This record gives sequence, structure tokens and C-alpha cells, in this order.
Amino acid sequence: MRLSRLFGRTTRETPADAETTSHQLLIRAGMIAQVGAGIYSYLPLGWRVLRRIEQIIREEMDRVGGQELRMPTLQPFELWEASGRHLSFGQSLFTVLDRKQHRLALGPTHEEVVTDLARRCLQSYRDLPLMPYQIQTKFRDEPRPRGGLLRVREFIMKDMYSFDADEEALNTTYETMARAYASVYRRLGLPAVMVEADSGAIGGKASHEFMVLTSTGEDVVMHCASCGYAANMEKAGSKKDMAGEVLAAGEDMLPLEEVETPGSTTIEEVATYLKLPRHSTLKAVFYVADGEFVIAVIRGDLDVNEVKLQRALKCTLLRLAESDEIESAGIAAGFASPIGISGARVVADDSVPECRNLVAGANRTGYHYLNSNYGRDYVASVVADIALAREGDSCPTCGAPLRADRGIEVGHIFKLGTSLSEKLSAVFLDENGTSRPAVMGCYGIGLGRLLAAVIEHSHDDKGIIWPMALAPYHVHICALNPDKDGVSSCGDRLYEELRAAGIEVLYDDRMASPGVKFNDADLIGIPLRLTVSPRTLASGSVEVKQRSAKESGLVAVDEAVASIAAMVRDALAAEDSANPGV
RNA sequence: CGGGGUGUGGCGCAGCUGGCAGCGCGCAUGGUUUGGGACCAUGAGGUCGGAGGUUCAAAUCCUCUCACCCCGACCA
Repeated sequence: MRLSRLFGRTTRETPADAETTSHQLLIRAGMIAQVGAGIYSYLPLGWRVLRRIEQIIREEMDRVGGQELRMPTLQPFELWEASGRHLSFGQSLFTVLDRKQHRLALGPTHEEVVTDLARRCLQSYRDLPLMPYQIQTKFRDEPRPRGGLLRVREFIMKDMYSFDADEEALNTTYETMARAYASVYRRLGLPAVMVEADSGAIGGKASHEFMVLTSTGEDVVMHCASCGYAANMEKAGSKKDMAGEVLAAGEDMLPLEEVETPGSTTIEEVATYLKLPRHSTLKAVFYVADGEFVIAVIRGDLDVNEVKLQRALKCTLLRLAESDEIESAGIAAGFASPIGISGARVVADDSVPECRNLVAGANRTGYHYLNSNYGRDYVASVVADIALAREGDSCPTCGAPLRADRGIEVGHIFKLGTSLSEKLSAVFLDENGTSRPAVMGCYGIGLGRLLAAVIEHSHDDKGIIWPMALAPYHVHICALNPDKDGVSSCGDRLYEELRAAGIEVLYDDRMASPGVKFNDADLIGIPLRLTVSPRTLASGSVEVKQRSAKESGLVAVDEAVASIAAMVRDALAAEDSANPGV
């Protein structure tokens, strides 16, 4: 491609709207253009990179037995009602009305459609496992698109679905897919880590995310350097012992005693006023879960993880209660506890029952109880881990301190089980002739986000640094002073011969100063740069420079094509055999 | 949805105590240049996000509204 003809141009100035590095570089390099909030066009350079990513993913999916197909974006809303997920997706589901006022969803994901498809195609255990997948545009009405391609409302996703005969077979498929994902990230040069995750609106039994750790990430990963435990903060567990402190568990229960605590409405104030550590208090937080008032209690030094709480409650919608709702439940905000409160569901963190003699609200303004005890003074309908893990907490598996880092979610895989296949009757006959629902899994990768993550991970102050496997072109030729001394003719010849040798070339044939060309080359980030100028031609050579290297070298013009072709091959081979990133 | 911010030529911005719509980059033409974002000359390009209002006069003041960005809530 001649740069003089390329659609899309580079800019010197960083666009005002772009904050994250990948967003700035994608715009400045002329790879994408914004159309609206969370809506982007891919320009030719960006689209070429995206297609390379797509092809790598396709190869890895095919390698493990995936079968590419294509499902529609328009999905009958009834399918979503059948699965019940129109509720959990809520407003994130884009819907449209057709001319008959019939409601259709713009697919945010395709579990419903693919399960409906399996219902028609799947008959026997001999058909299993099935691993259909597609690479297709998805629509999600995100509350807040952000970070350029990091979170958008229309995006291209590879979504694979697996149908297996039983749990064990699903586990095997799941592990196969995890390895396939690892291969994808390795080939993209991305160091992704696999972490335990909450399965969110997709639902299901288990799920893992693949994270690229970087400060621009939206998610927080809790991980343990000692044993390798890693989980999304939404999911992460931690040991709730207090380092160096002896918990009150095991002590005798002392009698409940009301004490005056004027103006002490927060855990901090109560603990200070009573000269007790925060973990000797009981924290109560109020929620409304699917319309029902809920009291969540947790040890005072811990915070409630709402994702865990939502799972514990098995509810679809969870929000903090408004102050009037708290009042009408008969609760004195700041002095609250489940003690003596009836008509509200109570959820207790698993830290609570094992504690003794905690300070709890007396449900009377200005007063707290000493020596509250779970079981004697109140009980919960659910006891579960609903605590937010924090940096420095003890690892749930080995006890070493956990670290917290931000990460970009570049893939998410789920064990769905049979709930969806049961709802949509995706069943098969097993060896005994018994009808059974298929055991499902699903596996998603967002391509645009992957592209952004690669840039976040691989750039410098000049621009993008693509791996050879992803670069929009393999080689970038800069012809300096193209009107002088045969520069053009040499540049043209190299351009033609390299292309004839199967090398993809971006050829800067513009009439522009050397600085402009070099800066654009660095910005666009093609891994090999070939400079032709009167200076190099004086010695019968051209200059070769790697984008990732500081120094450059000279190659004789006659040997340039063979030399460059070898460098491209070597780079591709080296990237392909690089160490696994996961 | 809560909080903060921004909308003026393709991009980045100034103008905002009302009085001719500007600067830099980019773009076009001509000329001089050329190894890390050259220079000179000439030129094209703007319903100042939109609607309403105040005023002799509105980019500027007032009201409403829309869009976009950031933080949070939210989010396979």
C-alpha cells in the first residue's frame, strides 16, 4: 500500500477525547475513528490488524475442534424471555421493534440462539461434543462506554459454545478451551493471566477470565505470588483472620448490654468511642434485592462485596436501600443491627457466626449493644462469604498476602451447566436411550478490546510497537527525498519485489520531510522499517531498522529483498514459539 | 443514574467584563528546502452543538435541550 493513497491519516496532536494510551495511539495512527459514544469505525490500518487477530483466533478455535458458523444479530425477544435473561441483562439489552411492533433484541451474546439451534440439530450422544463458534458484531447498551475500544456498545466478539454429554466431558472441553485461549494470547504477544471470575448475567457454575495486567484496566485482580491463586476482585476470597489478633471466637457469650454511643454512626466512630478494634464490631448494610428488603451483616473491619451478595441471595437486581426504605423497616441508620428486627431477610458473612461478643447497633438512635452473638441474638437466612477481598488480605489457599492489580479482561469462559439447555429443551438421547439436557459451556473474546490491550502492552512514547503477526503490514518503506537520485525508482522496485515475495508493505512515497516520515512510521508501529535515501544509495544500500530496536543497519540493495523476507519469516517464527503467556 | 468537565474550520485551541470570528497544525497552488514533525508567498474552509429568550447588537448574558469525555454506580 502506498501511504500517499491510504485512507486515514496520522495526526500530530493527541485528540482531546482520548485518555487511555491505546485510544490515543489508535486515533493518532489513523486506525480507528469515533462515530458516537462507544461506537467506532475501523479504518484500513486498524481493520487489517483486527483481521489478523480474527484469523489467529479462528485458527486456534478450529485447531481444538471448533466449527465456525454464523448466527443472526436480530434475535426474537421471546428467546430471551424463555431463558429469563432479559431480566438479568436488563437495560444493557438493545431492543428494536419491527413494523408489526414485534420486539427483537440486538444480540449481546448468543446462548439463546445457539441453544435453540442445538435443540433442532442435537439428537444423540454420538453428536457430542459440539463446539460451534462465530466471529460477529455484538451490541450492548453499556451504562458507560470508556477508553476507546476498551468498552464499547458495538463490538466484534468471537463466541464459542460447547455442548457435552456430562459434567466430566464439559470439564475436559473447558480445559481444552482454556489452553486454546492461552495459545491465542501467546500468539498475540499478550501476557494474560487466567483468574477465577464471577459469571454475572451469563450465569453458570464456574468461570474464568483472562486478564492483561495494566493500570488502564477496568477490573481488579487479586493474586497471590506465593501459590499462584488469582481471582477477579468480584470473586476473590480471602482468609478473614486478623493477623496478629486473637479472634473472640471460642470465648463465652457474655450477656447483651446496651450502651450509649452518642453520635457514633460509623464503624470507625463506634470503635473509637468504645476503644475497641473495628473487627470487634458488627456492620449492617441495607439492600433491596428483587424488591425485598435485605440486611447484610459482616464483621466491622470488612466490606460487603455486592457481587458475592447477589450470588448468595440468588437475586437478579440488587441495590442499596434508600434512607426512607431503611426507616420504614424500623431501622435507625447508624445504630442498626438485625437484633430485634423482624420482617427483613438477613444475610450474614461467614465471618460473623464464628465471632463472639461483637458490638452491634441497638436499633435505637444513640445506642449500641455490647456482646451481640450470632445464633443467640439473631440469625440469618443465608450465611455465605460476602466480603470484599482487599490487598494485603491472606490468600484463601496458602495464606500469603494477596496483591491487587488492575487488568483488562481479554477473555471470559464459563461452565454453564444445563440450566439453559433445560429451559430451551436442548436435549439428546444417551447410551441408554434416556433424554438428557446437554451440558453447556461458553467462551468469549472481544477482538477490539484485544487490539487495545496489545497496544496498552506494547508501545513507547513514539507510538505502537506491533508484533509481526499483528502488524497491519510487515515492512514500512520510507523513501526520503523521493525526487532525488533514483530514490523513487529504488523504492518502487523494493516495494514491488517485496510484495512479489509475499511480504506486505506500506510504502511511504509521499513528498514529505524525513522527520514526518520517521515519526509516522514510529507511530504506526510496523516492526521493520526500510529507509531508502540518496545517502544510503550512495553506498548501494538501504537502511533496515526494527521498530523495537534503537540501532539500524545497512543492507545492500541487491540483497535487501531476500534479507527482509528472511527477517519477516524469522520474526513470525520467533513469536509463534514464544513462551506461553498464561 | 450521581458527581465533574467540554462543545468555536479536518485536528488542537484562543476569544466569553456583549460591538468585523481568530491562532497553530493540517489542506490547496507556486517557489526554496530535505536523515527525526523545514521555510516563504498566496488561498480555500466556520449555521461558534441545537432551540428559545434578553439586547440596537449575542460565540459571549439567561432558560431549556442535545452530544461527547472523565470519576463513581453499573457492566458476559
